[in-house]
Amino acid sequence: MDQQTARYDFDHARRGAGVLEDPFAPLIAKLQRIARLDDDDVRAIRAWPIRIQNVRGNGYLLRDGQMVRDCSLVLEGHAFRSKLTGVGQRQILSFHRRGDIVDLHHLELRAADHNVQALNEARIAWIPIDAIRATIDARPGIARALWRDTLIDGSIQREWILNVGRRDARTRIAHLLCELIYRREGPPPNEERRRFELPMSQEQIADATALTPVHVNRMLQHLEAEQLIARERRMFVVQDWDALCRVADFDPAYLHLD
Amino acid sequence: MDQQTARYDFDHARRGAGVLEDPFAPLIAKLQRIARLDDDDVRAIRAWPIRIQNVRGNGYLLRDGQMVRDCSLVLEGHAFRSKLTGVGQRQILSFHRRGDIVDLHHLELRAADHNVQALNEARIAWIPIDAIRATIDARPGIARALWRDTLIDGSIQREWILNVGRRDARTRIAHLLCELIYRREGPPPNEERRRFELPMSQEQIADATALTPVHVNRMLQHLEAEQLIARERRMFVVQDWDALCRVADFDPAYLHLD
DNA sequence: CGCCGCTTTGACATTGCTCAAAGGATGTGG
DNA sequence: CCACATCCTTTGAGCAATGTCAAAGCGGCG
Repeated sequence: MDQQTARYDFDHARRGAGVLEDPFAPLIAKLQRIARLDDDDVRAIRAWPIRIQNVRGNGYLLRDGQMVRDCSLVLEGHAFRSKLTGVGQRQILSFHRRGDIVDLHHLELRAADHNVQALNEARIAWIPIDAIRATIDARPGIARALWRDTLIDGSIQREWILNVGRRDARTRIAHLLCELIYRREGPPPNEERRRFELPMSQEQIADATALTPVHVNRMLQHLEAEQLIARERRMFVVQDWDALCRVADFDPAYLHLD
Repeated sequence: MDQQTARYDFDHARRGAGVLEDPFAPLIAKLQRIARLDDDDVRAIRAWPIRIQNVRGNGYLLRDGQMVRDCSLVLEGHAFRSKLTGVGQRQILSFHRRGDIVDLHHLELRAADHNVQALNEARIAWIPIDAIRATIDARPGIARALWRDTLIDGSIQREWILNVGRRDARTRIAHLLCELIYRREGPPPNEERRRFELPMSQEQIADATALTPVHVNRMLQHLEAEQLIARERRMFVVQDWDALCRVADFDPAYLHLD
């Protein structure tokens, strides 16, 4: 099932044709948060020709080694990067949400060095690399914003090396939770209790934290017993954000949201 | 000793003043290997004003959280990036050799999200960020080359997440050795036996592979017992490159040296 | 209803860690 | 040229965190 290919449901829905809302809105909002874009920049992005695809959970958007001619922008749902060891153990490298362009790397690197998969059912827009490249050459503001986005991505990867390498299981999982929340909401929720959807299975959490699903399960129970989080289905409630951050050894500086 | 500050021996040696060889040669060679630079590009790089500094082993070039106004180019010796957990455990994130600009990130990110330290005695050139930025704006060829360099850096980080997360101790260490050799020599040595200097202590290997120094020691002995490597002081000899790569689960594709 | 994927539990195995001490190298000052 | 300090490597014994394997529960969906 991990290995199965995505089923392709092409819409061939160009912008506006059948799509009610602007597919670029989350991307533009994000870039404006991390850099400055003028109106022409925004117009240039909106002019990108896209091809929309629905992918189901664990379906591949891109496989390690593949040559890349389009970048994928997440419209709905989530995606993640992964790599496999020679004996087939999976490591998840990052999670992505709506507004994220997952594989900007391939503007300069021909072959993919990792997989990209959908977490659950997801809706993806494919943007031709040539279109992005042309925009970058013409509009330094956009080049700057995408460059900065990639650098933040790199910073998150560095934090993951630390997380996976040097923190114990409980801390590691708590850290991942904090990161997911913080990246979604910007600054942390200041109300005492707050609920979030946790879109990934415990197996996927395990692959992201380099643990076993069994152990992830036990540690989630542990965090629950400590009154840091509460869980119901795939929703969970942060009972005490500050305490969770402390347990998680979480400092959002590496997200560079300034 | 980890924590101690570098002792500053400023030379204030501008290019040519007392320095016999071109400090930019390794950088230019590297960029030409991964991208195309024309003569004007090379001239632009050579025009960067630099300040040279000697740093001793484990001395800090940059500390987590610090504001950055210069990038460091390694001239002699080695440098590495590191982060600390809240309880002070160190994780090494990457190693760098002559010709590497270690903290290009900070062209766009104000505060450092990690430390940079010298491995042993090292010689560093500081390049003002403004100079690099001006060059990037003026010369797309250089922008492209540096961008690509950063993307390769990101790919290596991804491989490290996999290495630290999903490979066992022996494989992890072997993988690190393969990477260090491959990045130094380009394509692997095709003679049967080949000797290399291993510039880092076992403690530093431990921090890079997220192990204990004790365990690193035992695994190195293990690799030696398997006839994959031989060791004498800080030199070691690869006895069988192909076998080492197999044990290491090493595939150089992620280095994007095409 | 019955299948399927995900979560949960238990018993046990193992990798890698901890602590502590000893054994080289190398360098420095007397 | 020796004595000593320092830093790094090596060894041993015991332990803890996390993994493995297997089975049972549970919730949703066709």
